[in-house]
Amino acid sequence: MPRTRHARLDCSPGCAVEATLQFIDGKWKGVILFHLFERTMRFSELRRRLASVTQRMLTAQLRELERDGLVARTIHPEIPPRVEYSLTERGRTLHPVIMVLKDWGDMHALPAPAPSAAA
Amino acid sequence: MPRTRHARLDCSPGCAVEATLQFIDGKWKGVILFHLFERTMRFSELRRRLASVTQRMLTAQLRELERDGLVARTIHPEIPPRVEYSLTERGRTLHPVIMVLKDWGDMHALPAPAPSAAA
DNA sequence: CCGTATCCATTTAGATACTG
DNA sequence: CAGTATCTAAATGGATACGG
Repeated sequence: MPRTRHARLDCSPGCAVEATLQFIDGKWKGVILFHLFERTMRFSELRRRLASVTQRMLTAQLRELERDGLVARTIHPEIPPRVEYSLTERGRTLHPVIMVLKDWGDMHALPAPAPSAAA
Repeated sequence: MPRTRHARLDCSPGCAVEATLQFIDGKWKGVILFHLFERTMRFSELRRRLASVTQRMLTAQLRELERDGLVARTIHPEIPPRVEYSLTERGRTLHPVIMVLKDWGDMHALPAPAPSAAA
């Protein structure tokens, strides 16, 4: 969620909508969360899944998710270092949110499945 | 949705999540849509509901929503001018999305209702 | 392997003034 | 009333180099 970090909005109804967006917005957070719902992953795995993300951005987004209590970071003190990211309890509560976003995207945002026969 | 306008992402699964966010992100779009679900509103009404939005931003966000086919703009040729904004069919399909966002926000994002007695 | 630090281009958004 | 124009501040995000 770019813009100012969780700026307190003048909370009229509808504010909760923005409040939620603050957490999942931010160019990569949605996808990161989506992948972490599948399973815990290490940094390099996420990086591969996101493909075009830079190290800097991935780190930054993960840090924000961590700071918002949505993602947990586990450091395994090995050589070479291994760091794993998983969803917290709070993070898991976002499951319905992410899924609704994905469903709408599949149905309305992406071009069109271009079916071979029926339409 | 700030960042680059609907940049085509490398669509792996999870892309649909971002794709949806592209439409409802953007500091005010979520709330604008939320209010338009209630009813059609004119520019000044929306402005009052958003309170801290500037004219420039409200216009910009509405233009993007219009361009994405989510909101319809109706100009009533009167003096003084009256312009009304309403949801399109496509816009209405976002209802479950916005509601899930609102519900999560109410439950997890906002401080805490601070009840007088029970907790 | 998993980051952080720095530099820089782009984008976003606020304030303000003006128009039909 | 409902915008548009301009100017500027701030934030985002990409590239690159370096560190534990």
